[in-house]
Amino acid sequence: MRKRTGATIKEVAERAGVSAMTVSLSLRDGSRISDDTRRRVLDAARALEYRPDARARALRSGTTNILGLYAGYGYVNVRTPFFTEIISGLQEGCERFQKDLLLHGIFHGQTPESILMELIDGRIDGLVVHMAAGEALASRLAASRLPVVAVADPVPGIPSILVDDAAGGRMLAAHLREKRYERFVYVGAGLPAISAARRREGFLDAAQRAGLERLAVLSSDVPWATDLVPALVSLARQSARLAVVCWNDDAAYGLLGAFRREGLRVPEDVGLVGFDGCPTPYEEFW
Amino acid sequence: MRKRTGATIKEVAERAGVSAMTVSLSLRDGSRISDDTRRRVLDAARALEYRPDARARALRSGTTNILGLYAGYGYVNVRTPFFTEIISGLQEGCERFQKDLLLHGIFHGQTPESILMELIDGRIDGLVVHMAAGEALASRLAASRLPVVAVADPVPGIPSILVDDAAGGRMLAAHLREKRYERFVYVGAGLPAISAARRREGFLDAAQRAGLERLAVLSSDVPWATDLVPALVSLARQSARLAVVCWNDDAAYGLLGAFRREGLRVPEDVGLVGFDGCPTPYEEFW
DNA sequence: TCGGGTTAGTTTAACGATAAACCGAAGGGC
DNA sequence: GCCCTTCGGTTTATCGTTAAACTAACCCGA
Repeated sequence: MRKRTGATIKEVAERAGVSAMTVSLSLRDGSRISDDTRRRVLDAARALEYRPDARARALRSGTTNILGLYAGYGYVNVRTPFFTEIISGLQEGCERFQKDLLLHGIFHGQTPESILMELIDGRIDGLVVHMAAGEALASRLAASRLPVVAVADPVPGIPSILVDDAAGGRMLAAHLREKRYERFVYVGAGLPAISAARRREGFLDAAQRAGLERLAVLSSDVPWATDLVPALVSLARQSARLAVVCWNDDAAYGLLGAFRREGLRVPEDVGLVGFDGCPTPYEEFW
Repeated sequence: MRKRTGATIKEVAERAGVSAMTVSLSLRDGSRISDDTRRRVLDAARALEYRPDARARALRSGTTNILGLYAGYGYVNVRTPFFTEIISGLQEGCERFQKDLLLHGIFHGQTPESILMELIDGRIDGLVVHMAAGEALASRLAASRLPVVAVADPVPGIPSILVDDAAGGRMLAAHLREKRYERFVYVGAGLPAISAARRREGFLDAAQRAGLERLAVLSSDVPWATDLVPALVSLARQSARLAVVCWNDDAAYGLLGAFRREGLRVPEDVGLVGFDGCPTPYEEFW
C-alpha cells in the first residue's frame, strides 16, 4: 500500500487555525470565506506544500476528472492514424474541460465487457467508446449513468458520432466510374462492426447501380489487410481497369505499400481507394 | 456529484449473510475463506451485479492501477511516431501488470510543474516522464515516493532510459563520410532537452574530427522543422555534397516532404538524415 | 486436560476529502 | 425590542473499501 507523502487537509487546517472544511472551501469554491481567512489558508497550504489527494476527492465527490477511451476491438492502437485522430481530438476536448484521458489496457483472461465494466466503475467521469455493442452491453452502459458517447459505430440508445456510410459508398462508385474503372474487389473488415457492414453494403449497392463489375468481396483479418495481398495481386494482374476498394484507410495504406513491393504500380496497374480521410503523420510527403 | 449506481459491498455482505470484510476477502485474496462461504459471496455478488468502486479502493488501498505518462514539452502528441512508439510500448507493459494508462491534459494557466504535481497526487501508481527536468523538479518527484522512470531525457536521481547520443553522432559522421558527403547543416531542437544538446554536440564533435565542413547549425521551433525550409532549400541549391542532419526523425520526415514539394530530390540533390529510428504507421511503403 | 496452533471469520478504525446541516454574530427593518 | 437575513465559518456524517487487530471454534499432541 502506497501512503501519501504530503500534508493532509487537517494539517493545513491546524496550521491556519481553521477547520478542515474551511480549507476545502478556500481552495475550491471561493464563496463564504473572507479574504483574510483565505489568505491564511493559502499561506499554510503553500508552506506545507499541500495538494489535495485525488483519491479521497474522487471517493467523496464522485468525480475523478478523468475521461476514458474504450476500444472494443482489442485495444487502443495508437499506431493507426484512425486512433491518433480520435485521441488528438479528445485531447483538445480534455483541455477545454480540464480532464485527463485514460486508455484502458487489455488484460489477459478478461472479456471486452469486463474491461469495459471495470473502466466505468468509478475510474472516470465520462466515456468515449468505439465498438459494436449489442443491446445487452448498451443497457449496462446506460445503467451506469455515466455520460457515454460512441464514435464511428452506433450503440443503441447512446449518442453516436457516425459517418454517412451509404453516401460514402455512392460517392465512391461515382468516382470509380468517373475514373473509368470497370470492375472492383472489395476489401472489407474482419470485425463485426456495424459501420463496416453498412459501408460495404452501401458501396456494393451503389456499384451495382453504377454498372461496375464485382470481382470479389473479401475481408481481412489484420489491420493492414496484408493477408489478402497474394489474392489481390493475382487478380490485379489478370484484370484491366480494376480498382481495389478498401473499407478503411488503414487497409488501403497497408495494401499501397504491399502492392509497391510486389511491383504493382498504383494507379497505373491497379486502382486503390480507402475510406476515412485519415492523415498520416507526414502526409505532405505522400 | 455522481453517485454510484450499483450495489455496495455491504449489500452483498447482507445478502450473503457475512460481513463486508468477508466479501472483500472473497473477491480478492482467497485465503481465510472457506469454499462454501466464498461461493455464497460470489453468488450474491453476481446476483447484485456488484463491482467494487475504484475510488474507494484507491483511497483505502492507496493504489489506482493506473500508470501515467507525462510529457514535459507541451503534451503527449500522439500524432508523432515518437510518442506512438512510447505509448505502444507502455501499453504492452500495462497489459503485463494489469494497469491502465493515463495521459495528462494541458490545462490553461497551469505550469508544466503544476500539471505534473497534479498527476502524481494520488491519481497514479507509477509514472513515465519525458522532459528536461532540473534538480528542483526532480527532487519533488523523488519526494512523492512514486516510482518514476524517465525516457529519452535524463532526470537527476531518477532511473532513465536513454540513447547513446555521442555514439550516434559518431556513427552518423562516419556514415556521411562513407557516402562521400562533404558538408552539412545541423537542424537541432527548439527545446531545452538535454538529450538534444548532447546529440548535437556529439555529432558536431564527430563531424569536425571527420573533417566535414559545417555550414550552419540551426534549430527549429516546430515539430517538423518546416520553419527552416526556405533557408535549407537555398543552402542545398548552392552546395554540392550537402547533408542535412536532423536531431530527430520528426524533423527529418517533415523536411523530406517539404524538400520534395520544393523539387529538391533526396538523396540526389541533398542528403537527409534523422535520428531515432521511428517507424511510421505504413513504413513498408516508404 | 491443557496449551498452542490453525481456520474462518468479525469488529473497529481508518484512508482524506466534502455535502449538508447547523450556528453565532452582526446588521437592518418596523 | 423582536424577528429575519446574511456572512463566515464549524460540526457531523458519510463516500465504499480495506488494514490490522481480535475472536470463537476446532484440532492435536503430550
